[in-house]
Order: sequence, then C-alpha cells, then structure tokens
Amino acid sequence: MAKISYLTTPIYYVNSIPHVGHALTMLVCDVEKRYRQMHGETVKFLTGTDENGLKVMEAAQEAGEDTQAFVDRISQTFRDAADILNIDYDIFMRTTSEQHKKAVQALFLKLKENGYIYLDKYEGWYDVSAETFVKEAELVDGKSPDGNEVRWVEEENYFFKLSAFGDRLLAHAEANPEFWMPEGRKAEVVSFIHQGLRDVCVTRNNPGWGIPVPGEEHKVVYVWFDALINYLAASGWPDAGWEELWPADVHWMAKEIFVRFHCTLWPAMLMGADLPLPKTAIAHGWFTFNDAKMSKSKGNVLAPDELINDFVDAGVDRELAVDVVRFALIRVMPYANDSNFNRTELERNYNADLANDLGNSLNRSITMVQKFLDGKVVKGVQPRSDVIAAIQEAKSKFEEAMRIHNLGEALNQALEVVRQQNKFIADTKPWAMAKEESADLPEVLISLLYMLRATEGLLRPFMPATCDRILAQLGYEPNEATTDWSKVGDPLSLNYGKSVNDPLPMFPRLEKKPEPAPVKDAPAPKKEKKSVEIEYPSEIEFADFTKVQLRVARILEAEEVENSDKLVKLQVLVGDEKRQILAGIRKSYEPADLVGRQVIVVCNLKPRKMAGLESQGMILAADGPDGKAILLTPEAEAPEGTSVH
RNA sequence: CGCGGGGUGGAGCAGUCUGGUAGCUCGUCGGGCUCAUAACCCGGAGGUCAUUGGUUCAAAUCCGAUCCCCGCACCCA
Repeated sequence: MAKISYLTTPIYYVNSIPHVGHALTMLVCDVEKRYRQMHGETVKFLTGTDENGLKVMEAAQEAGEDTQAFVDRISQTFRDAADILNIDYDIFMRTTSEQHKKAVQALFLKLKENGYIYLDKYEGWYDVSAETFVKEAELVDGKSPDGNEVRWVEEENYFFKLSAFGDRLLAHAEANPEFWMPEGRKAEVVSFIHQGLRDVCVTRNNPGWGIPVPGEEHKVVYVWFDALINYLAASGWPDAGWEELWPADVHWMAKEIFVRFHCTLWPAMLMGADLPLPKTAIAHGWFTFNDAKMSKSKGNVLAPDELINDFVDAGVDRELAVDVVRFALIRVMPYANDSNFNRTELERNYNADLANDLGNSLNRSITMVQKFLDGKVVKGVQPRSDVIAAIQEAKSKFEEAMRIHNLGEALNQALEVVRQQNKFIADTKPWAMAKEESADLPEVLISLLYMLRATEGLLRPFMPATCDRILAQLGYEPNEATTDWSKVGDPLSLNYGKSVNDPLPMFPRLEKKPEPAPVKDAPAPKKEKKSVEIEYPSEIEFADFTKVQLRVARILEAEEVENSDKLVKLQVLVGDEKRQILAGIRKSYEPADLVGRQVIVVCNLKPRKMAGLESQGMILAADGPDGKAILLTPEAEAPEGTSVH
C-alpha cells in the first residue's frame, strides 16, 4: 500500500490567540494538500495545539481558570480559526492527549536506551518562587533580583546529546537537497551547526502540568522536546502501523522555529531513536503589518475573520470572501523574506487580480460565447494550438513553483493565464470576427473556454469555492469529476456538447478605501497631527478604571540599562516614596533630559522584572509615530504623589 | 566586533548562488477598443541597483570596507 502523504503545521502554543500568521501556515498546508489530492494522492494534514509547559499553567491561573479548561478553550479557538479559512486538516493533535503522552515517553526511553539521554547534575542558585535559576553575579544581597529567597541546589536533570549529531545532520542535508528549504535558509542552518551544537536539558521539575518523565513523576519533559514529538505521535508511533504515515513529507512553519528546533533538535531526536527523517522542513517569513511586526501590544494583529467580514460587507458571498482572504495571504506570502501585509495592498490585489482580471475575463468570455456561439461548447472545435502551448507552459511553471513550495509564484502563474486571456481577446477581437462572419470565430471562443477551464484548475488548490463557481458558469455539472490534475490544460477536458450558463459577478469592485494610507507612504511634516484609527476591545466599568492608581511623580535619576537597547532605568519620587521604574523609551529620550521632569505613573502595577532589574510601576506615554514614545507630563507642576483621574 | 535578514523607478517585490540588453504587479501620463465589471489592450515617462574601493573585456550579481533599516537574543507593562 502506498504511503500516505503527510503534511504538518507546527502545533500552536495556547498562550496566544490565532492571527494571520497562524492562518498562513495552515493555509499553505491546506493548499499543498489540495494540490496533492488532485494528483490522486492520499494526504493527511496535521495541525494542533501545544498545551504543556509552565507558562500555560500560569496563563490559566492569570485568567482565573482551571488549567485543563483553559487549554480546552484556547485550543478550540485554533480549530475555529482553521474552519474560518476552509482549512481541511485531518488530524488535530493536542499535547495533552494520551496518544501524544505515550509517544513522548516512548521516545524519551528509546533515546535513553540508545545512550543519547544522560543524567547530569546542575549546581547553582535557584529562585524557588519564580522557578528559575539565578547566576551568582545576579544576586542582590543574597537574594534574587526580584527579592525572592534563593537556595543552593544540586539538581539532576536529563540532557539530550544534541552535540553528537552536527556532522550527521550536515551530511544528510548534503545528500538530500530538499531537507531544508527554501534554499536561502539552508545557509543559516549550516552556519548554526558549524558554531557547534550544545546538549540540551530536556527535563524540568514537575510544576504540576506537563508530561512526566517515565518512572520519575517529579520531573516533566521540557516543552519543546515534548512538542516536536507530536508529528510522530500522530502517526500512531510506537504502535504498529505508524510507517503508513511517517516520515512526514513536509513540515511547514514560520522562520523563528526553523533552525533551532525543526532543522537540528528534531531530526537529531529522530536519528537518535533510529527513526526515518522528514523529507522536508520549510519555513516562510513573517507578515509585518504597516512595517511593524505583528504583536498584541502594538495592537496590529490582524484576524482573518475580520478581513472576511469586510469583504462580505462589500457584497462578496461569504464562501468567496473566504477565498479572497486565502488568495490575498498567499499572494503576498513571504517565501524567502518577510513581507508587509495591510488592507490597502489587500484591496489593491483584490481589485486588480480578482475583480478586474479574473472576474472580467470570465464574464466577457462567457458573454461572447453566448452571443456569438449560442452558448454552445461546440463539439469538434479544438482550442488554438498556440493557446494550448501557452497553457502547457504556464502549467509546467506552476508545477515547478509548487515543487519548491513557492506557492506565491504558483498562484502568480495561474494569474498569468488570466492576463494572457485578456490579451488574447484584445488581439483576436472576436466581436469583429463575428461581424465579418469569420470561420475562425468558434476556435477562438472555444480557446477562451479552454483557458478558463485551465485557470480554474490551477486556481483550485487556492480558491476551491471560486473554482466551483467558475465550473458552474462553464456549464459543468456540480458533481462532475473535474479535479484531476492531468485534466488541467487538457483540451479534451472541455465539456463538449454542453452549454455555458449565464455569467454571475463574483467579485464586485471595491471603491472605498477604509484604511488610511500607512504612515510610511506619507512622510508628513513633523508638526502635522495624524488621526489614528481606534478600536475599543470592550467597555469597562468606572470601578475597573479606579483600580488603576495614577499619580504624579518626578524623575530624580535616569540611566541606561546594560543589555538593552530600549530600556531606561528611572528613580522617581511619588509622595515621599522613591521607586525604580524601567521604561522602554531609550529610543525617544536621552536619560539626561529626563531628570527633573514630572510624569504620570501607575503606582499599583505588580512589580515586574526586566533585564534582570525590578520595575515598580509604569510611566504613561503616548505611542507616537515610528514607535517613538511621547511622555505625558502635567500641564502645570503638581506636588509629587498627586492622584490623577 | 552576540546571531541573522535587508537596502533595485512613486509603492510593493523578483533578479544576486551560476557576472553579459534591469524585470513583474500597482500607481502615473498618453492612445486604442466596445465582448465585458469605467473593466480590458497598446505605448510613454520614471532607476548612477545604499555608499565606496577592488577583481574582470564586462559587476545589481564576485571580493573588501562603510552607512542605514529590520528581526532574533535580552527585552519592549
């Protein structure tokens, strides 16, 4: 029996919520799955959630939830995110599942048995309440930088002998050029390995959440070591039958977890356990949003469902709006580099590629077939041979792009066919041929239908619903088997003898521009104020507001913080009290200029450690353009400690 | 010298490995067409390929130096 094709996304850490970045990785797998299915392959597509680790437990506590209930809830949001984009995954792996735990423990034992996991002693200071190790130099008066008690521990932990695999990994990559992709990232991995791989500590003390080390309940397996194993666990390993799925054909991911985890640690773990290695690990870049990395704190996280809703509001069928967003994500997809994603660009692509080029070419072609050919796909009329050749060429370029997983380029080839079709119409002028009653007219019109059929085939992995609509307009029955890849670009795949259906507009043009131009587009004079689009997540009660204690304070001292580009260490006076506050304003203010200023501080914020120093509060500042901070200062001097409402 | 990526017409990008007429989409200007969604087609303008030194018959591409931007790490409540 043929091996099942196996595609994976990483499992997502339940500490955050889904955004377009997660959506992109799921989407590329989904597109590849559909493409492979058109070739007749049986494909399984794995995604899931990473639910172990101390941080998850803490996040649950912060949310005031039971840990299991918390992970159940967040995990579901990732399933929902997949459903929203019509992502057709087959297996949703959760690292809290029994199947996964079993595989993790089995692999751990296997590696230990093979001599790649060994016990070693850690000696040093341990901050009990923060569960972290503290370096001798960081100690302050015999306590941790946070002021917590520390004690000397001599703790035994398990280490994985990653250092033993560097040469083997390089040799394998040398012999298998598709092991690390794309080409440009391979160099990064090689350079990382040349720096020397270090053994990794793969266990932690059991905080009450995680996968216990077999036979040693007081320890859990380190979360990354645990997470990677999900790919193997989903095959059913170590139980019989796992070879049907394993090894994975493609591990897709974003770039940040490529080198350290998927190109080194993971294959080394498999080598150590004598298991087959995945065929390809490939990373895409990040979306930036208006040139800033997406992050919750910047408030520039884009949720796919919002984008879909925008198109629905603009008059696009929901099913098609989903395709539009799928299209847009792949269209600007960062294959080798990061790429900027914003609504302006999205709408531009939508109007140009979908509304104008695709929508219009479909509409005008079908209309002409109706007018000049009585709507009939006339039997015995072949598409023009030069058109067939052009389609074959586009198809083979498409296939080559897919071979190296460059989906953006593949999509571009599908669009290339559409552009060629519009040009072909302008060149042949079927309306003029009709007037002259040219005998070549049927051939030209059949060529148009042939090109549409080819476009539909190439576009199908990306925009399945759209392609169904195109087929319907071309006069195919809904259940007609049209998804066979070999039929794409095959003149015989035309539905000869049938009639086309009335053209239906699918992608109405967008006329408005809801998003203001990015700041970068308009380098306005400094003085000019820019209005900012505001979204309020939810309303709060006045009582909630009063929980935040704001007071006037004066900056007494300010100095740079070692090891940080952004932080400034401030000593401020609030009432009679002196406090240390760390603020990320280094890029906006010189420390010396801050001394003596009055500012507004949040006094009752839980103290927090930054760059090894404690911050006892927070200074209010506006987020100016270019990420610069603008400090808030009382309009007139007020006594230090004055409360602010 | 912590690690890495980048700087190519107004915008977004490809091309760099393997040197040989600087390419694509959008925008802009002019023209054409009427089958079509004011869509589509053709043409023009616009680039010293960040700077600089070198190698070469020839450099966006190879080598050296410099400047700037962005990630990662550390951190940014």
